[in-house]
Amino acid sequence: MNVDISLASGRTAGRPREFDIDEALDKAITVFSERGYHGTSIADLRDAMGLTAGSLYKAFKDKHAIFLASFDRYKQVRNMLLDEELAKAENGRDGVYRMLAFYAEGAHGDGGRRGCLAVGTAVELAIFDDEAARRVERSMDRFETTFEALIRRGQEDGSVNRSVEPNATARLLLSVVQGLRVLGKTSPNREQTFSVVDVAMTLLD
Amino acid sequence: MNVDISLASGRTAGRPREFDIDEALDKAITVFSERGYHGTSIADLRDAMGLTAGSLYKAFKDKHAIFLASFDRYKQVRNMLLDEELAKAENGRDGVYRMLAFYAEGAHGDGGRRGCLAVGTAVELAIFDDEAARRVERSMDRFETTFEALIRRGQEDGSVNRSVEPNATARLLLSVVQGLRVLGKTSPNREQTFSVVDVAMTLLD
DNA sequence: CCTATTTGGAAACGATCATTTCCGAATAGG
DNA sequence: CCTATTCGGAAATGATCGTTTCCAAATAGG
Repeated sequence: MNVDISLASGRTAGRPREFDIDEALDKAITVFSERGYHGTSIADLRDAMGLTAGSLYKAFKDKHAIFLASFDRYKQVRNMLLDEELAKAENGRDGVYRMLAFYAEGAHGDGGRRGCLAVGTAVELAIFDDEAARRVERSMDRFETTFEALIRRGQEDGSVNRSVEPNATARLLLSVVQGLRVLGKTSPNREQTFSVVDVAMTLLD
Repeated sequence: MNVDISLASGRTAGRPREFDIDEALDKAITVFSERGYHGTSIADLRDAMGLTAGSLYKAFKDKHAIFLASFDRYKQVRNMLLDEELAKAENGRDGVYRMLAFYAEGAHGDGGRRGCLAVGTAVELAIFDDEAARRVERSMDRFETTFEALIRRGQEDGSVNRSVEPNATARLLLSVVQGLRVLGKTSPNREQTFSVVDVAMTLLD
């Protein structure tokens, strides 16, 4: 029994995995977003990910672990895209708009119907699944903090009214964004979605 | 085979039902709100409703029918409570505030953790369940319309600024309310919830 | 009082669930 | 080249799912 942990080299002994974990998780994200955790069976995941159940259970401990890995992957990708978008912001107000528009873009059309994995997890799992709840909370906190920082930045660069209360307004914007995800499940109309963004922006005047 | 439909009298032949349907549905609403549709088993419903599976299937066609009946009951009760609250409104602006406060009250604390059945249904079932989706859409439309009517009324009685765009603002308020329900699953803090309401009200100035 | 009908309740149903087991194939290290 | 290890894949596992069946009990109408 050789308990030697192979450092440096990415590979250890044994037959190499024939699929890419992140690519597989991207498929899982779609399924979990559409059907939810309890609505998704291992057979659904197997089909969508193009794997056998056996391979799934060699890569992940159980269904719950697949879900958490999917959630983490989802957040990682979305946060990266958002950061890229925010890097383009000219000032605080523009940053708030870019952030609202980023989510509005995801909340309408087919993506809106598919839904947001974070919102789905909050609604379906937050009460009974502590690990899921912690992840959702961290995700929400991050958004709220980002909104608040952009508002403060805007107040310094003159693009946001000084009388705006940064924390409460950030939390309202967070609510709006989550709400758009809910509305996007049944009425994912593009211009209605963006009209909400426009009204929200008037809070910064 | 007597196909005589007993009119007038509420009762037909056979052993009478020993439980009240609405009381049973109120228990089912709690379970479905907490666990979602797919996360709720017939055994869960049987235990919560204090019935046997056999009795459930005599009162309802199947699990889906229990869910839809629960949803309808939920909306009926909530709408009644909201109407009572709105009847007290002194003017348009006050009506908007009462409506926002009504939902904020449900979105925090234990009720917030439990969740809103309409939001849960939108997120979990809207894509693949047409009957559920239709109900959610009707519910959302009703809220939006009510918000819009209150805004217009406020513009007539002078309590809401004329420059406010009624439809877009109503939709934003709807988004805020649904978003509060999502946030209430993980951070159901009372004052944070109501601070969002206060900020939203400034849109009417 | 008799018949038809519906309920309550327990037990049983097949289907599907998440998960494991088993075996041949493919790799790394010695 | 040999051994240990991991993978892919199919088949099997026990548990739980939603639903039905069956029988005694309780009502209405004739």
